[in-house]
Amino acid sequence: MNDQLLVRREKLNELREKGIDPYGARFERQDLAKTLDEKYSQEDKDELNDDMPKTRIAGRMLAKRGKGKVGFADLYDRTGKIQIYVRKDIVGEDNYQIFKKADIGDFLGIDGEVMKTDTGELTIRATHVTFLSKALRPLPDKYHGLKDVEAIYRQRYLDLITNRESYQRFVNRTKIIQAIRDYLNSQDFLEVETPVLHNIPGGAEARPFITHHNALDINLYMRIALELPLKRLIVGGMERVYEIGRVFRNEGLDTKHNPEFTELETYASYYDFHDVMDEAEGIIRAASKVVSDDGKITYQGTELDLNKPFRRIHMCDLIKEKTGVDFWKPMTDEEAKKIAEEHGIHPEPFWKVGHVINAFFDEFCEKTIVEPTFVYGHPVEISPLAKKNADDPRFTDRFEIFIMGAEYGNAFSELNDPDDQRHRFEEQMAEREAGNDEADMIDEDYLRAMEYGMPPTGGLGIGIDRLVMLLTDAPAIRDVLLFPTMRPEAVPSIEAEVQADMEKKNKKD
RNA sequence: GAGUCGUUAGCUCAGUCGGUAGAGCAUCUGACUUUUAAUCAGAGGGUCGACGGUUCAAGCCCGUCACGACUCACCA
Repeated sequence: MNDQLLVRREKLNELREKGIDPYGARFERQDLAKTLDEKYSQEDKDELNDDMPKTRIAGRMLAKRGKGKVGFADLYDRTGKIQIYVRKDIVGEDNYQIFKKADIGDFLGIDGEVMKTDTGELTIRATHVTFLSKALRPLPDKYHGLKDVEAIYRQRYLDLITNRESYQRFVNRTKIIQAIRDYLNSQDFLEVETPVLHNIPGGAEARPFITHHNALDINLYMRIALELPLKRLIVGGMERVYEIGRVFRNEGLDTKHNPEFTELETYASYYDFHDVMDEAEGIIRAASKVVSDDGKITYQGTELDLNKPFRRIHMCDLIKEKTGVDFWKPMTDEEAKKIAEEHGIHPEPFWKVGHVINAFFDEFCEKTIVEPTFVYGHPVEISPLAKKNADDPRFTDRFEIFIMGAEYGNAFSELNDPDDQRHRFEEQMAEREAGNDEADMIDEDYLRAMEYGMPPTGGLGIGIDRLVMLLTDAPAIRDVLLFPTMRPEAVPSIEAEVQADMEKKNKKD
């Protein structure tokens, strides 16, 4: 234990000796930083200092400027900073010692009077200081904040205390999700909750996490998408449903991927994918209002206008624009793979024309998109749950949303023909056997639901974390996740605990 | 999975040619009744990520490992 921890423990004991509980109790506040600002910031200094209205505030002390028989400190509550001014001649000798001995990081409650200092700063002049909670560990540097990225992720509370921009980003994350809810609710969508534990993982191409249920003695999959349960609800007549929930994909992690992330999926009966484009623009615009009045935002130095109508372009047209290759022309799988080879793309054995088109888009188009764009018309081979285009069955009525080279959403006119759906699942199983372990499995229960009749439906999925990144100008997905997935920290006591727990479980089994 | 970089006081960071560890903030003591990265004077504080090697001597050179960041690969 270092000197600072020792000193703080000594102070803790001193408080107890004086009969003060270092871990306090209920404290009723009259004001927050924000309400003080709203009420008094415009008031004239002299008038305010004649009135000195009473208030009662509380917060964590993050800065302290002592000055003999008087001191200033900054307390922070959830709405911001409040400066306090403590005078020995007002609060008395004993009470002044409480303030004097308080460390940065301690929680204090202040009864006081609202005033302005010579520099015009709104300040609470204390009439009494109530000690509310002791911090035994010193906080990071008040000026530089916490910089160690590992500590920022592992000890997010320290990041939240010392880096106010980060704090505000998480507040905005919540507000963005609320704005999306409000928008969808206003369009008469019904928010629902569906199971996280699935018998068959479906609705996306991804490797799932597997878990085990003891009482039923079955393995279950953590969901990789929300899609199939929600579409069962469309069969059930709910017409407009959405879910905002965590999905889990067992894959690598980087600046844009975390193994668990938050997805929004919406389904609306009688919509087609054009309607869903309008809906998606509406959702993104509603979300952007949290951070921008006019829809203009800056992401990593690039200005974007989310209020402008998004560009809408067919995947084949975009590939033609970027590479000159025309995939509208009918061709065999072998011809397509040959073109791929000529462009430095190595096709997998199970690939068909559609996979090659998708690979061309990934390789030559995706990163070039800057302005918000709907890319539509994905090949049927890579879109097992989307309706075929009525005029050209090689492609589907599907689109994805791209902004600055990254994907933000995926949507389509839902496939509602059970026989076609069965056929698509079978194709997926064939792909699985040919080596694609992310291809869909046949979900008989879902097919049965569809056979009862599903209305034409437009569905949409949006990655909420990425949208929050975009709107809050965060470079990495970890910056918008309070607790991103990380390897366990090497702490001997934790390791021993986990091992003991595992051994106990193994004995039981 | 591969490559590059990082890990030094509670925090933010220096550390030269290999010669036995430094600053600012924080902490402690003293001064100070409108400060705001308060100021001034003094003091204490280190398993240099871990382990091993080379050397008379390692924070520094070499190797292994742990954790993290970035790039690539994988992946929507």
